[in-house]
Amino acid sequence: MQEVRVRFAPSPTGSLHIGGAKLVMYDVLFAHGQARREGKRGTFVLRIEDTDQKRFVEGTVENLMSELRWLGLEWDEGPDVGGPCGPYVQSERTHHYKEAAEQLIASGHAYRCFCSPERLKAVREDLQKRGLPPGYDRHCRNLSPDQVQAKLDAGESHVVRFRMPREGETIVPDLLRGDITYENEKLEDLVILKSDGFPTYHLAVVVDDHEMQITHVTRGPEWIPTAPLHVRLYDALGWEMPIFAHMPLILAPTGGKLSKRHGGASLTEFREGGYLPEALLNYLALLGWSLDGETEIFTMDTLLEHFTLERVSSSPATFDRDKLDWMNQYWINHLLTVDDLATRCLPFLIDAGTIEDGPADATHPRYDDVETASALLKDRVRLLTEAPDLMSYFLQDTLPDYDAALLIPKKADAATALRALEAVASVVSDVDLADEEATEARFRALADELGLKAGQLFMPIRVAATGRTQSPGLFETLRAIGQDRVESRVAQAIDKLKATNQV
RNA sequence: GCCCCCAUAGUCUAGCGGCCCAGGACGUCACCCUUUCAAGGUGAAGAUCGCGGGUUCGAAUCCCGCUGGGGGUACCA
Repeated sequence: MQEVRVRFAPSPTGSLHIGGAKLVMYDVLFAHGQARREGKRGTFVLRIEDTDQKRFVEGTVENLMSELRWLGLEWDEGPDVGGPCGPYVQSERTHHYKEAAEQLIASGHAYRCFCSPERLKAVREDLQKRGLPPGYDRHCRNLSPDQVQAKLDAGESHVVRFRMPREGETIVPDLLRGDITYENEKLEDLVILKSDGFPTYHLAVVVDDHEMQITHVTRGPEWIPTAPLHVRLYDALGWEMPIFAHMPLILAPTGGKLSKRHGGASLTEFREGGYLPEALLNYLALLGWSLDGETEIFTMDTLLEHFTLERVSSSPATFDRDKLDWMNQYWINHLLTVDDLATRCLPFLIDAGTIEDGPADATHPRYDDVETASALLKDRVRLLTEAPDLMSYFLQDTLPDYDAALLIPKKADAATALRALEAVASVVSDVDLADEEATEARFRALADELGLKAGQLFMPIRVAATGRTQSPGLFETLRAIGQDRVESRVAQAIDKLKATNQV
């Protein structure tokens, strides 16, 4: 049985899109999961397709690799880790493509085209005007060897085009969709080698996939229309064709491709937006694949166990932020340990200035406090970016200013709130807030003494202690804030109420 | 325009000829729990399986057409 080899081949033109991240994950799952279960040793290759110098963006390769590692997706061969089929950067492999192009010219499968970009544009416009499909008119297809030599001698710049058969059909077998049939007559003589000596995607991908012994070509569906050229190229070069699997596209909620306009599509934005790599992976896995339609929660481990290419859907999926958010919260609340959550909140807390700068790990001087807050808030943090706000009253000594009206409980007035808080102030120093049960018993009794419902007493205390009407359970919250800060915050609340002149 | 892909609730999906007048999840709504908000629990609404023809004793499932959505149509990937 043949070894499974797949590859992800991005062009370094910008930040990695989540569609790309999903492709990488499926590659890793297929190579390391399904392949292994089938008794093969799968390899995942990372290759950089930088054949278009004009679109190259500095730093994107490094960014891409660091974002993939953030997700926990590793490659077996690639530009940084090397491997037996290197180099893994196409701009360093140009001689391979030139050789292949020369071979194709020699065998009559390709020809040199001397048409200028201006002429091509004019041809396209003319065809379009006449209501015909725009394209190349095969002007140089039948140049005689003498004509070609003459132009070459004259130093005319040229490209190399593939000589597509004019009749018959080309079949592209796709693992997810079956055979896709094209009439050769409708196919163009596409450029495979540009005038600058660089190959186009079509030649480069076929040459590299062959030389890197790729067994399964996984890629986005935008490549389906040019796949027949790739099939023809394999045939003309006399190489065995890999298995094609064109993955489904991720659509924006508004339809069309997902982009930055739709609230962040790059991996960087998700990382900075407070998403866990585990949750993102879990969500992405389900966007186009399912185990049984029932199971929703997957770790990379269980995915490796169950993922198969055969169960990948061929229809596109719409990206749903709400479900991703739910997934993220679920992971925080149910799969992460308190310790883990605290560690992951640290960078966000430091960044927001909620706690002082320091190492983003358990050695940070405030780590214990963050852990305490994490324990109480883990069931209500959706995104890690919410941590600074949600944890502020636990981690900071002073409360930001809040509206005194919040201190007044439902169906009560300012006088009642003041009376309640003054009563609390008089007993709180005798209550051990570290003992939640005793605290609760004492305050419930206090409510009775004051003729208030428990909630009518608890709300003013909550607001006094936290500056807001929503918090975890009151007594665990008081315990975590601590005796001193609670006492001073109650005193401040009393002053605040008095200052309203309503009492 | 031409070529290609796709088509089950708002969204992700299960279903691969009878078990389905369609199951799960997100979202929505209600109730329970309750000191608030969450979390959790229970339940509800929501899909004539895009439409129309076939094939079959029987179709969400197979075939054809249409419609809709998407992709491609570059010396970009």
